[in-house]
Amino acid sequence: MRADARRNAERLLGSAHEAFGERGVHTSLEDVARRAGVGIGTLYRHFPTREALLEALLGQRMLDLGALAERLLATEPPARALAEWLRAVVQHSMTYHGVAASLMVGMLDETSELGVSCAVMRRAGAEVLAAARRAGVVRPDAEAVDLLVLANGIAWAAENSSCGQPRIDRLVSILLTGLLVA
Amino acid sequence: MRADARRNAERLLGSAHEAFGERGVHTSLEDVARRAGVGIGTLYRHFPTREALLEALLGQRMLDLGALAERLLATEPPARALAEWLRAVVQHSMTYHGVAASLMVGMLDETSELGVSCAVMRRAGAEVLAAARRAGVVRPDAEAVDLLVLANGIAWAAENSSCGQPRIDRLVSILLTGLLVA
DNA sequence: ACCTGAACACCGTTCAAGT
DNA sequence: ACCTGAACACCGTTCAAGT
Repeated sequence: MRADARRNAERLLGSAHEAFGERGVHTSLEDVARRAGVGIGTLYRHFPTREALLEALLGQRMLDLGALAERLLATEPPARALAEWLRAVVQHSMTYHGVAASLMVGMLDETSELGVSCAVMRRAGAEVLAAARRAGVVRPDAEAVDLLVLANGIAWAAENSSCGQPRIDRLVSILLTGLLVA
Repeated sequence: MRADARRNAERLLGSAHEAFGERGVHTSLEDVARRAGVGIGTLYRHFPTREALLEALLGQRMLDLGALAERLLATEPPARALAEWLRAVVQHSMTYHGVAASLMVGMLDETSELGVSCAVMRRAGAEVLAAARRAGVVRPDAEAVDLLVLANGIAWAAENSSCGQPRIDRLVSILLTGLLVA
């Protein structure tokens, strides 16, 4: 790739992170291009869809969540690893306003654009859940996708209105109580 | 109201129900007007916003959910009333594709356009929850809005992809397990 | 009093021309 | 090889003219 093209791609990612952070993932793509100082066509050349831009922004974080799962499983008891990891997933799905919806689609539809990156999370979720199941601390009918769907649902609720951190914590707690067996 | 105006309003509601059902709540309003055989201006005259149209369509159903809460509380033990009512709320939030998002805003923001109709549900949820709390079958820190937020989150997950009824039932079951105390 | 639909605005997306 | 931005398409919303 030519040096100026690479620089443009990086500037676009920086601008997108900034714009998505300030105005949500549905902000105008013209806005993103303008902030990066490039034409709208350049944005489309590098990132043919809004989801492609999102995938580039979230991909590394999803890998981080995979690594977090490994670390938690190595150092914490399974129930605690599950709890901590789910909290991190909820926070991740709140990175940008509106991103929970894209992640939900990615979780449930493996062929979607975010589906590839989400596969990392599905696998991590499955491992965390499997460990909890082996330890007998989780209801046996729960599936990994269930965790991710509920975590995303909570994140989506939180981003959708004046839903403060205390409520988020309580919702996660309710979810965990529902998953874990006494 | 003039007879033709009333007839137009009714035709618009019928067309909106049909169009929202087939294509989701984000279908073009031109589409709704066309199906009703009226100009787009007439749609805007009767229903100044998409949310106003939704409110007219969902208002009666929300009253029905309030009545269902009363009936369940009169005939069922509190834990069962809570379970049944939550299931009905999830189904209600799946009436049209995309409606869970509008209802979530209505639940959490009382000043929103759907907030008025949602007040009925907030009150019904509070009564169902209060009965369960008096019976000591529910965790004491749960709030009525928590129920509605989680139910909406499940409905939203369900409408967002190939999330079948078995998964929906399991998600509701996890939610209930998290709410109820043994 | 109500209805109509042309007109305007806004944004997503493409592509011919330029460097 | 890449960039630009004008051009086109689509849809939401308003409002002057008509009935």
